[in-house]
Amino acid sequence: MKPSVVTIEPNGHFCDDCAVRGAAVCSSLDAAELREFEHLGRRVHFDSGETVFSEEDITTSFYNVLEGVMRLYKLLSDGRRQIVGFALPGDFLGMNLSGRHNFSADAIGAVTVCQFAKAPFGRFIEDRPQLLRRINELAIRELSQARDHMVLLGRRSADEKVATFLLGWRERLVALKGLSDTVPLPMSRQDIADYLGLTIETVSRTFTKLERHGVIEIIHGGISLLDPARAEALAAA
Amino acid sequence: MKPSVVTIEPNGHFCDDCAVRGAAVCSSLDAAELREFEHLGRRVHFDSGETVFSEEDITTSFYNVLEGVMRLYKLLSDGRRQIVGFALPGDFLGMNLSGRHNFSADAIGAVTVCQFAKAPFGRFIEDRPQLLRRINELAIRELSQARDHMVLLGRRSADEKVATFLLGWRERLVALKGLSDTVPLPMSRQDIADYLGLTIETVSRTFTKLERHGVIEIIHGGISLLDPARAEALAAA
DNA sequence: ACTCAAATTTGATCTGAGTCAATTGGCTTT
DNA sequence: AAAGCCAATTGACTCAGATCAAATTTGAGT
Repeated sequence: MKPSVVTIEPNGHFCDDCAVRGAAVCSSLDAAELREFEHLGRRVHFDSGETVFSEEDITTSFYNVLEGVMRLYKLLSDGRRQIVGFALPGDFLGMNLSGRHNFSADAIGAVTVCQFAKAPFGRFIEDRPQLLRRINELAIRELSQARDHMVLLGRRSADEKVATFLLGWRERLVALKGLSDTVPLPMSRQDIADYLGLTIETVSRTFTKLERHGVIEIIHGGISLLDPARAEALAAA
Repeated sequence: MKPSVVTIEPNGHFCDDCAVRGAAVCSSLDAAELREFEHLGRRVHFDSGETVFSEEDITTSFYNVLEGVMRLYKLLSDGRRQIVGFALPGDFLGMNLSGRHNFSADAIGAVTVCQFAKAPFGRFIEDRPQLLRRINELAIRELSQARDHMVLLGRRSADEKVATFLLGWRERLVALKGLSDTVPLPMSRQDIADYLGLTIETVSRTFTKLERHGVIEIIHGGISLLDPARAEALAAA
């Protein structure tokens, strides 16, 4: 991994112009609390490909994604990789019971996170059940998504996997940036393959097949969803 | 075995002799709180094969498993099934954001649960951050397990899946009942297949292969783990 | 624009796990 | 103890997706 510089901005009142202010973990705080809270976090930038934290690392911080996309993954000893999710703005990372991260996370393209040191964050949460409740909600939401993904990995065909992925990814971007049939795919084919439990070749062939059938058009850095209805049908089985 | 449908015992002071008293969700409560808490729950029995709740059902209750084993699963419209987990005593079920269960749960063999109506439970939790923290811990633990299972489903071979399952299941039983190389498997081969993303035939063949190689012995209602070290090696890859 | 390396696509072939089809074994009922 | 039933095993064959092997496209650096 390239040892590029991590830029740390000075602490200060930056929640005001934070993209995920009303969402994410912060949505549970009122104006006064937010003022106190912002002193705990620091904005940190990561360049494309940089690792934010690695599996088995001692957890020293929690992270709130502000901008960009991250891949979250686990490796087997022989190098096989399973991507367990992609993190987008509003996602909160780093919670665990063991005191060590249970997956690795790195930046796909430039990423900005709001980083919280573990101890002060833990103290802040102590007497704020609202915040705890919000974190719990995020965990429960993730758990539900994880179970959906288990169904995909265990029981769906390659075609279904790819169609489901494209629709699900589009849905997340819609929630973030509004409706569009142009779906940017910042992650590589290898990332998609490792997310879907396929090989890169199968993903590529399936994209080509979907394009041949007029369901999508493969464009630079993403796809255009030409026939959402047909994609839904393929995904549903 | 109990003859019929669902037996509901009268409310009362039964936490005293509860098998999961110090564990589960209750471990976060002191003696006084536990006394209040026990009025919220009722013990309910389910016979083998009975469904405790179904996916898409409105969530009216939460459940704390006291005795027995449950299968937790999701179905695709064409009948394909993915088991997302097996619940054992101490597991807490029913948390979700949508107000509907996001998987189905049924009894494998006789099961006893401690059932809590949603509303009173929600009220009780309101001013008990301890309990909320405990529930959050359980969710985070489940999330970590779910991610491990994604790796298994997406990236492991049939042999690795089966070996990993046997070791993981044994581990859970050890935590519950103490060490033993005899591993009861109350679930059917079909359940195991649907948990591992395989077919019943592949699970059966893999069991036979492990037995031929002296790793396990297939016994009535389970297996005997003859060579744990070799099983670990197969699971690790 | 030119070079080189990496990512992606495409083609040919292989194989692990699925499918289809009997058989076997264990229980329960009569 | 025979019959019936369901779960599990075993065997023969198939196939979806993996693997191996080139092209081809893209992109960063000069």
